[in-house]
Parts: sequence; structure tokens; C-alpha cells
Amino acid sequence: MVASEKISDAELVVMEALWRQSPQTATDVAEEVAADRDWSVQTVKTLLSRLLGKDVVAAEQDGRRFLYRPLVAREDYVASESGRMVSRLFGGRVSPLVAQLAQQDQLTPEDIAELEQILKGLKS
Amino acid sequence: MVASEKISDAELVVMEALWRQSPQTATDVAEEVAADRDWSVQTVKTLLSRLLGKDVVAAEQDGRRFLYRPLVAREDYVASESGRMVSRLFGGRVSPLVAQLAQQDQLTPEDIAELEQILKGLKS
DNA sequence: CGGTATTGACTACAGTCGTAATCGATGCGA
DNA sequence: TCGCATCGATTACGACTGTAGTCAATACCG
Repeated sequence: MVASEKISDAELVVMEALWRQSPQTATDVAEEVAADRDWSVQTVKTLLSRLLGKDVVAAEQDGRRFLYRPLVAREDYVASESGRMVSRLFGGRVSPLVAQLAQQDQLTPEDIAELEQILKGLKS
Repeated sequence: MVASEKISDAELVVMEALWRQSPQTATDVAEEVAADRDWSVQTVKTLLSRLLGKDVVAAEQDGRRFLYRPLVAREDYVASESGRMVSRLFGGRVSPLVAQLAQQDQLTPEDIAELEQILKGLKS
């Protein structure tokens, strides 16, 4: 597994676009991203090259332009980030996190049902 | 509630020290922090003033030095950060987070037991 | 064929972060 | 009283971020 350096907030928006669909040209990504952020195409291109530099996306030439494609899976990113958060905020313990969220009423009934399922699965 | 600006990684280490015990002088914090990070006293002082600037710690003069004390409760910080993460990574849904962590084997048996307790509490 | 639009590359620039040295004031010990 | 230790404040500085302008090459339209 490669180091897969830190992805910044702005870069993450671009990654999300690529995760949603890839490969895409820079312009396509810019259009897709325009829904969330009011960025110029240039900005998106800069972010793409930074992501290239971080080895988290790859570009394959297609005529005059490039087609960009993520190199890390969203699941992998999400996994490492959530791990980081749990250890940063809760000393690696998961249940306090959930307790925390429960207290904030962030748990929907679906969440509760699904958590029960997860736990059931783990106990076997 | 004030905006309570973003606390960086390094700053968080200092906050943790203050949450553990406060008020403290800069030197005390530096000593306490020395266990985790090999920082010079200056570094800790810089972080403290940045935290002052962000209005997340307060300083009360005590003779020639200052006594520093957190202005935001750890629970509040943790609450907002974990909320931020959950929405950033999981579109606000909690159970995928737990599913994710479960898959990484980050759930200890204690976590599982406690999660069951939490769920039991919520169902009533 | 010539002009225009488009593309990636390079440059920019202010703000934040991590890490610290230095400075000016001041209090304390000898 | 005099020097030294210590304190907070100021300054430093390179890396990273957010946001974008500009440039040189090039492809496409007329």
C-alpha cells in the first residue's frame, strides 16, 4: 500500500467527482464540481495536478487532453480517515464515538436498525 | 456559540493537555506535552498564542506569567468534529461509519458490548 | 491557412501550519 | 544592585492550501 498522502478539503471535492465517475477530463470534473463549489476551471486543474503529485489520481493521455482517474478507492480513503478520526478524538475506541453521536441525536432509526444488524453479525 | 475556529493537529495536542488539567502555565503545558511530542517550549508557546487568537483558550495573568485555560469543552469540540467527519465521509449517516470500522476490525469486544448498551438505551 | 478556443504547465499570492529562534522586559538570587 | 533566567511577543521560514491568472502549444473552425 502506497503512502497515499493527505487529501485536502478542496482536493476531496475533486476526488468525490472522480469517484462518482471516471475517467473524466479536467473540464468534465470542473463541470461536475461546479454544483458544489463556485470554482474556475483553473482551480480544478490545479487541484487535479496536486492530486497527481500526491499519487492519488492517475492521468492517461487522450489526444490533447488527459483523462483522470482515482488511484485510491473511496473505501480505502474513508477507512483510513475514519480510523484517524477515531484515534484522534476517541483514543481509538469506537463506542464513545457512537455514544457521542447518539447524544447529538445523529442516529436515525435506520442507523439504529443497521447497527443492530452489524452487531448481530459480529457476535456470530 | 462562537464560531470556535479550526484547531490544527499540533494545536489539538496542546488542547488535550489543557483539557486534562487547567489552568496551567505555558511551561507546565510544555512539560505535559513533552511526553507525546518532542517540542521546544517555544513551539508550545506559539501554539498557545495561536489558540488564544482563535478564542479557544483564555489566559489570565498571574504575576509575570499567564495561566491558560480552555474556552471550549472537549465534548463540544469532539461533538462538532465527529459530526463534521460523519457528514464529510458518510453523508451524515452513522451506521456506514460503524460498518466501516467493523470491517477494519477496529471494534473491540468492549466496544461491541457498549454499543449494545447504547442501542438498548435508545430503543426505550 | 490563419485565427481562436482549449489544454496542461507554470506562476502567484495570501493564509495556515509546524517548528522554532530571537528580542525586550522583568523578576529573582547572590 | 547586577546579572541571569524566564516570560510573553515578535519574527522566521518552508510546506501546504485555496484560489486563480498567464503562457505556450495545439487542435479545430471557417
